[in-house]
Amino acid sequence: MRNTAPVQSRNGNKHQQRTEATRQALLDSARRIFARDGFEACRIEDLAGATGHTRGAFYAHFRTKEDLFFALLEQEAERRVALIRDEMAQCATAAERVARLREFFVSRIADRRWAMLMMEFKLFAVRHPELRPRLAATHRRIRASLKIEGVTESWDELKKAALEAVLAGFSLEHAYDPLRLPKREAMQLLGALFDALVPAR
Amino acid sequence: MRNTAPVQSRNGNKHQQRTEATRQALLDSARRIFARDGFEACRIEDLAGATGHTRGAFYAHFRTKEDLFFALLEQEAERRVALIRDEMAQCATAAERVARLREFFVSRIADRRWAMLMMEFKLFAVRHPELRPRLAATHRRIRASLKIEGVTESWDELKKAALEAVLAGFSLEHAYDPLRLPKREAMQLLGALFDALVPAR
Amino acid sequence: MRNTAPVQSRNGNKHQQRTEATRQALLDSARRIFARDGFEACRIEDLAGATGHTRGAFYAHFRTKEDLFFALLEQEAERRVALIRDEMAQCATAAERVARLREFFVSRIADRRWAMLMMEFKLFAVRHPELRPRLAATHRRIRASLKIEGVTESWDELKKAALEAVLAGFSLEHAYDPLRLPKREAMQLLGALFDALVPAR
Amino acid sequence: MRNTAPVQSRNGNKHQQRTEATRQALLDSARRIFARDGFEACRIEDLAGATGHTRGAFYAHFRTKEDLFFALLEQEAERRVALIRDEMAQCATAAERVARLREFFVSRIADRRWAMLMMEFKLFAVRHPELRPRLAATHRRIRASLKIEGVTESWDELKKAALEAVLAGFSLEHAYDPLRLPKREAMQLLGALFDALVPAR
DNA sequence: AATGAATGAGGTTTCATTCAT
DNA sequence: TATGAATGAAACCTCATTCAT
Repeated sequence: MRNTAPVQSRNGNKHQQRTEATRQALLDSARRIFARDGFEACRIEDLAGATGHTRGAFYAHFRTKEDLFFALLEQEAERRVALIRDEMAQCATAAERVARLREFFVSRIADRRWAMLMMEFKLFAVRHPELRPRLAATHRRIRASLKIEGVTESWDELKKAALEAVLAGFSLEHAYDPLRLPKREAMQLLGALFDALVPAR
Repeated sequence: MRNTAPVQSRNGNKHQQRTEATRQALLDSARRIFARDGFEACRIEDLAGATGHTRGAFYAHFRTKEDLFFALLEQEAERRVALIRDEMAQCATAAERVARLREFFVSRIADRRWAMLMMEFKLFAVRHPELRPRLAATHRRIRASLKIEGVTESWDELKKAALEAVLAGFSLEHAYDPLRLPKREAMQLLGALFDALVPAR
Repeated sequence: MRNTAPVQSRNGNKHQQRTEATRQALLDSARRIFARDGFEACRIEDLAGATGHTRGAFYAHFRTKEDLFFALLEQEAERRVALIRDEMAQCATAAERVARLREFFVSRIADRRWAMLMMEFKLFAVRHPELRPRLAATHRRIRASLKIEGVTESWDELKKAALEAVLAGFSLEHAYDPLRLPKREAMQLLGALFDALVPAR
Repeated sequence: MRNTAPVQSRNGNKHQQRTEATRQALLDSARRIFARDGFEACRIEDLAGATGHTRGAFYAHFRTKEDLFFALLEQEAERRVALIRDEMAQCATAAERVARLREFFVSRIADRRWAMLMMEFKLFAVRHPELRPRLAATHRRIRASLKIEGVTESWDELKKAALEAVLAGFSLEHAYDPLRLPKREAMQLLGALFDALVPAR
């Protein structure tokens, strides 16, 4: 009897694992290369090459560069949401949670590369309308997955949008001219703007 | 008396006029095309074609697409600075001037195309370090050319940088998902952030 | 016994064979097209097109037109050296070898296309100094690979250079005005000059 | 007194002189620039620019780059023929004249730039058949203009062709690899070949 | 699943030449 | 005669993507 266990795809578990490893390797490289070179500037060959594979491997896992970006975006978002959730779990009160959130928000300036990548892709999406629904949906899903008790209930989408926008703008300005907008000062200002947008009830 | 006649500076007036007209036509097209298609996406042929000329005409006036962008940036900036200066001239008090400035700032969201173009070019400059000094210098020159009595003396570069950053972030967010961040709401929020950054003494 | 089978070196034999076939086809076309149209005049598209491929195929095998030229030069030189060596092997005495060599030298006028190609590339190299070391090295290697017992030991580089120069000059003159310098007469004169340069001890 | 001289074309002598000066300036520049950069590589703008004019001036005097080349060739040939004729005039005997001619021939290696330019243009003519008759005719005219008593009567076209060919070949070889074929050695060999081709009766 | 050769669509740039002035 | 803007034809090179293996 051929057994009832899930039919292992012909090559057995090992193969599957290796496949999954390749996919993950591509995602990991993508995070690095995208952030370093930009989404449009980097070539698929670069992404694949950074994993020790060739273009073919890429096409075995993703249909286009955009597809890879979306996969990366989801994974990265999950990671961040989990991170925040952990932080939140350690807070006793809502006020404490807001404070932590502010801290998190302000510290994101350190991650300007990622912020710039997001901006680039949003710009890209603006120019490629066929991508916009998909990107918007992904973002919506991400935002929906983060609910913070005693805090986010009272936030409307607007507030979140504004916070994102401010962070993005600061990231770019800081990356573009770090002497004019140094990190320390950027963080102070980000804090002030957070306070302006999220009134400490 | 030998001349009220225009000094026929070497190549004849007609020639000069035509030259200047073509150059200006290229700049005008560039404003439109850059804003519509983006800086990188648009081809030199598009820019030239929109003026009824061919690529060669472009190369007769500008060395690269970047050069054209810089020329456009300076011209556009001058125009805006002049605009603001006019507005300011009509104000009696410093307080009035701040109010007008706030209005101007908030209303800029309508010009999201231009803001996005600037973002794209800043991103581009971040990836092409050889352009950064030039872009930074141009921006510095522009900022220096706008001084408002009783207002900007007390502003540091930081404040200006923050205002620019906020505006850019909002412009992108609004362009990318106008349903999430509609114009009216964006303007309200921009006003609030302006107030947070520019305390009404 | 585990294998007399060909070691399937990584990409499979079929792949390798096809690759090598394409490369060789490009070299074969190059010989023809270069000779017919000249090195600078011919376009990469022509070279590729003559093999039934597109430009991309060319770029998959060679980085530049110069690269292809060098590859062709080496291959062609090998071929000729082998030819001469064969001839020499059939000779009993050194005197006989010199006679055969003279014959070979004189008969090269028939191959004026190739001689002209070499001249063109040398001219090209004179104008593009970065190529000269490479071309010189290739030539040196080629010359070193041809040693004829009882003959070339006593030839210095000078003698070889002079013979090459004379042949090149005649080839061009003959190609340029075959009525003024017909083949038959060119061969006679080449013979005379060979004798002047290579004294029959 | 207005004089009896030919009717001056409308703009008077001054204008004519300036026109002629421009034409000559273009020829002078061409000699230099052609020799330095090569015939095909140099741009018409370079030729004109070296005289302080623009392209238009070039087109006012020559129809194409080839035209300019032919004009230069004739002028240069005349100059050389005159030079030789002067030399010959100072010789008492035919033997002396041959000796001087030999000297002249050998010394031409110093002028490799010009020889290379000639080669390039001959190659160019081989690839552009429409130019060949014209170039051949020009050369024929030049050769016909040089007759040396007691010497050239016995030379057939063949001999002249051979001498030219040898000189060209040596010039290229010397320019291309001056270490392999240094000037001194080239001159010795050229002398030997001259002797082989021009038997001292 | 992965390779890598080949395609083909772009885009950039350079110049001889024309033409209005 | 001379200017120089504008044309338009090449040619080059780069990559996303496909496809046979």
